[in-house]
Amino acid sequence: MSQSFSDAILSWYDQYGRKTLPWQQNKTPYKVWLSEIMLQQTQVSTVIPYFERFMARFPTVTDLAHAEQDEVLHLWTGLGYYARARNLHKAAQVIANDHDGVFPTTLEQVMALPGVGRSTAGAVLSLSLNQPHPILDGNVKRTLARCFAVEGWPGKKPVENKLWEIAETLTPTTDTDKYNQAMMDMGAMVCTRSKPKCELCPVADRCEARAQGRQLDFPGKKPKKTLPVKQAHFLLVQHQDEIWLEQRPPSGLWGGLWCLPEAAEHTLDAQIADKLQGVTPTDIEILTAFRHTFSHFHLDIVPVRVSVTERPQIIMEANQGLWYNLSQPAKIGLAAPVKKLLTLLEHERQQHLTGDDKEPRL
DNA sequence: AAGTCGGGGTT
DNA sequence: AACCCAGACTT
Repeated sequence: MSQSFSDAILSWYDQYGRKTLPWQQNKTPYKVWLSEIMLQQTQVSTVIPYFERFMARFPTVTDLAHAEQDEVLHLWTGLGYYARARNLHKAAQVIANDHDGVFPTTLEQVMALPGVGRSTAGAVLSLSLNQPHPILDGNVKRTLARCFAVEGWPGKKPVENKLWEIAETLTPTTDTDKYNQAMMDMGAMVCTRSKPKCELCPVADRCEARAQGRQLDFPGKKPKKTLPVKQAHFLLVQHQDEIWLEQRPPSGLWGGLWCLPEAAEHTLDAQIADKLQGVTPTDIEILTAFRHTFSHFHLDIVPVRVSVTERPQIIMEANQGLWYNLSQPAKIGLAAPVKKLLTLLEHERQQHLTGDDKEPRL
């Protein structure tokens, strides 16, 4: 009698699976949900410090529901895909309002939460409550695509459907929590994207890709296209220790985050004039340009520093604006390149305070 | 079905 | 520099 797929995976998990990650301690649906959202398209090592900060600040889903969106985005700054943070906050409020502050426990209810799809819902309910739902994240997709030689890119619907079908068939109705965690661990530790460790794999003997010597052919690759390059000038309007920031619209790129005023090259002069409102700048300085890359384009950023000795009364049409104090930073969400530039200015300010324009002191 | 949405780690 | 990561949502 040969061992089943799930039995092989489960006994591997007993020996080698991960059991000490922060969200695996005293598991609750809330903790697992928070970790799953953070882990979407994001590696474990990156998530850990963010998870710890979130749990410290928002110990319960109700705490999260009552927070300001600005603070949620502040704690998310640097993680990317900010719709995740906005949806997280919205979902917490749905749970507080519609579920009496208790995390829902059916697949339908969990999938109805903003930002939660089938895989994340299955992961939350299986990992935290041992409900028998399959999952299909990047790790599972890769592992199954290889083991069953599923051709094609999983971004294609037919390929994804086939993988879901395999996942449903293999997922056991008992020990689903361990099995699902094991499959993710397998993808992360054994069936890795490059250099898979087949000699350590509990199902290597039945892996079709390995039998064919084609491990690296699965899963099929996403059709590549060269990313377009865009350029933008970022305006650093500086009055003493203050920098002018504007909030992005609630949806879309950097939605809800605070950003520097942007201008295309041919609108730069007009944009500067618009922000200064008649105030004469004491200096206009082009700083070193740098590239910021998104999933779908490159952005070449040219920072332009405009120094003023009096605060212009900047007029805003749709969105909000504020003067960001470098010495007393507000708890708001900043786009990564903006955070980078503000940090740069803050370091420069610190140097001036300690007197770098005078003789070095001993 | 295809496009949008980030930032960072790995190779 | 290319590639990908515990995907979901909009169009």
